[in-house]
Amino acid sequence: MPTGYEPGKVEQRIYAFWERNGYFKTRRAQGRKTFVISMPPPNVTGALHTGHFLAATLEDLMVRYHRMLGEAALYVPGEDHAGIATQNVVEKHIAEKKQTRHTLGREKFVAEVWEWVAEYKKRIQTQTRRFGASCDWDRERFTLDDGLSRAVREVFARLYEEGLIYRGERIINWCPRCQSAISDLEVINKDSDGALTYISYPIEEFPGQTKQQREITVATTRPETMLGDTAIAVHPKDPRYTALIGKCAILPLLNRRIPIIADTAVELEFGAGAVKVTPAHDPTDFEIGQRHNLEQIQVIGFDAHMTANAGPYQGLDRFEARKQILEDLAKAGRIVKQEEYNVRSGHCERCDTVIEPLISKQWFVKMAPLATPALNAVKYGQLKIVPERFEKTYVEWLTNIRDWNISRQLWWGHRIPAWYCVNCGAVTVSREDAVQCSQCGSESIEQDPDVLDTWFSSWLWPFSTLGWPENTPDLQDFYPTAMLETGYDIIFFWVARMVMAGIHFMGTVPFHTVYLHGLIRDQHGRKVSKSLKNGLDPIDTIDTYGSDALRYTIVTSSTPGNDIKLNPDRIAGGRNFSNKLWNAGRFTLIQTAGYAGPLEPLEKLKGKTIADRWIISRAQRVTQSVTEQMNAYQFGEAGRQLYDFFWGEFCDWYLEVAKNQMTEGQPEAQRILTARILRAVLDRSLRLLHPFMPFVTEEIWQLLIGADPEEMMTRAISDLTPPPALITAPWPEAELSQCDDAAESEFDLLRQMISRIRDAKKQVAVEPSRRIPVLIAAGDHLQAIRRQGALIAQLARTEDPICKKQFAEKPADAIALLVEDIEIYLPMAGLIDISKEKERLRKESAKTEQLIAQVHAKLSNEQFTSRAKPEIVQAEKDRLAAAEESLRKLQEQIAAFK
RNA sequence: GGGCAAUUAGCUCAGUUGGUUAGAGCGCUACCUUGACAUGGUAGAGGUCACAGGUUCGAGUCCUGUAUUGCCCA
Repeated sequence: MPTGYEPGKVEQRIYAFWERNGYFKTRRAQGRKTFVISMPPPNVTGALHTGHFLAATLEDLMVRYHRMLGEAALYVPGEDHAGIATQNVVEKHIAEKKQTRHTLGREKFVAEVWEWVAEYKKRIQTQTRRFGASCDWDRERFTLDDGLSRAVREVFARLYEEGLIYRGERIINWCPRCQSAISDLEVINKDSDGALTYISYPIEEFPGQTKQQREITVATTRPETMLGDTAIAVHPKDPRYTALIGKCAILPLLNRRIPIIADTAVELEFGAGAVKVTPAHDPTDFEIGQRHNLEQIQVIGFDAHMTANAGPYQGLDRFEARKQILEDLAKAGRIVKQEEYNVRSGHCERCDTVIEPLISKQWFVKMAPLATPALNAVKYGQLKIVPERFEKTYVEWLTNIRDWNISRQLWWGHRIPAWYCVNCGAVTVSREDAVQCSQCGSESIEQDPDVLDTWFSSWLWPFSTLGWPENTPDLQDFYPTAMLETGYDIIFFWVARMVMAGIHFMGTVPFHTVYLHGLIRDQHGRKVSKSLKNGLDPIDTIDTYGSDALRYTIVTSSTPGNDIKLNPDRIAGGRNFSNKLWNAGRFTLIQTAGYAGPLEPLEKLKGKTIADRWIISRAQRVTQSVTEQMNAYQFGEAGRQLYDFFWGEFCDWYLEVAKNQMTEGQPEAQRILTARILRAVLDRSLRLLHPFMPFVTEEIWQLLIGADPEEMMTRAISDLTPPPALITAPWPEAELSQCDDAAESEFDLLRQMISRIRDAKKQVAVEPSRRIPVLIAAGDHLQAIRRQGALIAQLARTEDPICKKQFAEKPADAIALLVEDIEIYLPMAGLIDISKEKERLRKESAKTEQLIAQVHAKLSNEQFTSRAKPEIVQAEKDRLAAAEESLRKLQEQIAAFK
């Protein structure tokens, strides 16, 4: 065994061992409890990043935990075709070859994308394996494979039949670069510095017109849209404009007559209180237009250039047109003023292009009927969100839900299963490819060229991956799934929609719990982005530190729902922990080589020495506590407790004690028992740590049960009896009868004594290895301490201590230490500075006096003694007594110097 | 404008239902070739828990407000 842990030589071999022996495969439930997680499918746009690693780590941790609990644990992997995103990257890719999707044509372009997909799927699979994700690769799915495509068609057809999918002309978000509609969620709103321009429109003359009524001023941040104005709106209660309602203004530049209307959507405070209305280019104006039956004049085209309706501005880019129009307005003297203004504009999530709201015929899902049951699921507890605060976000969004635009003018994705009849114009929606019009039977029909939003397949993921719409055994056994683990940033995109789909199509929520993790940030708290190049590549990091190190770091750096600042120093800490595990394993194997019997459960062992009893007790308590934390999704806390136990207790203390207990000359029975305890506690620790650090724990465990790592890979595979492995070893149950309060407090005392002696030696600069005499006035602890003499001598590097109940006379020229009520004297004539030593004791007694005063004050407060819980009051009384005893002893020690 | 979070040691963060003297890792200081581990060991220094009120016998923890930062929605 090498002295340092080498993850690079272990991890991939262990993963292959698991995979070839089928530990990830889950058999039919057969009455067993199931635990299913469908992996949020990564986009096939590129390589996985640390965020994927975080997700996979948490998911895998839960799956491994439940697998060890004996449940039928299933982790379903897969990838998402990511319509718009993938189309974009492939378009960029072919642009290097001076191609566009139009020069290639639809068929060739799609073939090109499939090639890309094949490559990136492979990469994602390899990376996911490096992450250690124990997913069942036989059940891997892709959102665009045949089965899932059937699911998409079924859902489209069903919703259409139910009247929940409709096609309509609405104002939608149009990305002029992607040349596609996108949903509200895919629009990123950004603020930027801009201008608010006040433009005066002349008013048509009418009898009794006052001077002020010859023109009306509107304010806009988008002057170019004025060409499409078909009204001016004022608030009905605005006294400034009451007389103008019903009259007409003349649109400058184009000289079109437009009515002045009253609508409550107008904000009185905004601008001059009157707004121009452009129904074809603004969602609010669109609605005003609907209410008032206004004409819709499209002046900006789908290419973001001005249309023929823009008259002299036709053909200009929308931003060029803005400049030109401002100039022309200024020339015409129609600009009243310009103010600096914070302009909010929508940008395409994928390419950052400024979105143009445009009227277009698209397919929509009516969401309100689907949202209500999804709201109820949270309200009545069928769905739990961890952390709970996100329930509010979820409820908020579903309550104000708007219809979902699902059609995309792309080539990559699920083609919309709707056919239009050339003859009669009827729409045929069909699960199978239609051959004739459902209305008139004509065979001249054309399929809608558009595809569906990617999320229209993702929202079916928990059941489509299990075979739906077929009623497969998997679907029966594993739906609903147990848990959805994902980032809080896709609650709307994905989580809420999956809940709606699950309830609507399957009749039950798709998972009973949603666990939301935070986002990975760099060490300065910045969002990880490609342009900043501040993201850690997970594979590079795994190569440097090991997958276990990164997993452990990520799990213990986070609390649910909070962002994680990841810095390499901390990952190095995780690496060190792997190495610690390895070396403790190494020590145990070497030390116990002569005693290696079969692995024994900890509860079969009865400790003899105080250290034995202590470590067994601690192991049971940690088991109990970690299990509780796991069940409460407090994985970070569970991981930290295991670290503290393993490193701070098992390694720092029990291993050191074990060295003593196993030295030559010690009774054989003790040596055997120590070996058995070492192995059993190591086994216990490995089991508890396995979900956190699967590779290193499996490797050590295999060595512990005597497997040969080289042979693991060459051994013949038997489906019936896979070799024993930690991955399927039972999760330990805490045996609380082995908890031993007396042993714990006694060993704690011992630890404190040893630390204090080490400290004292250091204070007076005695070489650590020099054995000095030590006298212990142990009082009531005499028997116990006497038995531990050798241990104190070994661990604190002293001579064998002389223990008495108390000393008639205080030892002279000695450093006096106090550990609870035990006095320790280190005679070091000539080495100690008496005045310094007295000073130290005085400081200590002053501190103790302060403590006494505090506790005393508390206890003399009648309010406290009467209202606080009795055990709290008793604890305070005990503290006071102990402190008073300490003070007395400290004063004696000071007196001894005189 | 509405909502959510964060603010604890030099840095990065824990601190679950209120209850000993607030913890860890990294960094820092000093010492150590101690037969598992220098990716280590031993010991140590370092915090008026953002601020101001309040509830309580008792507040890092609960309530109200303020400040700063970040995110989400409109």
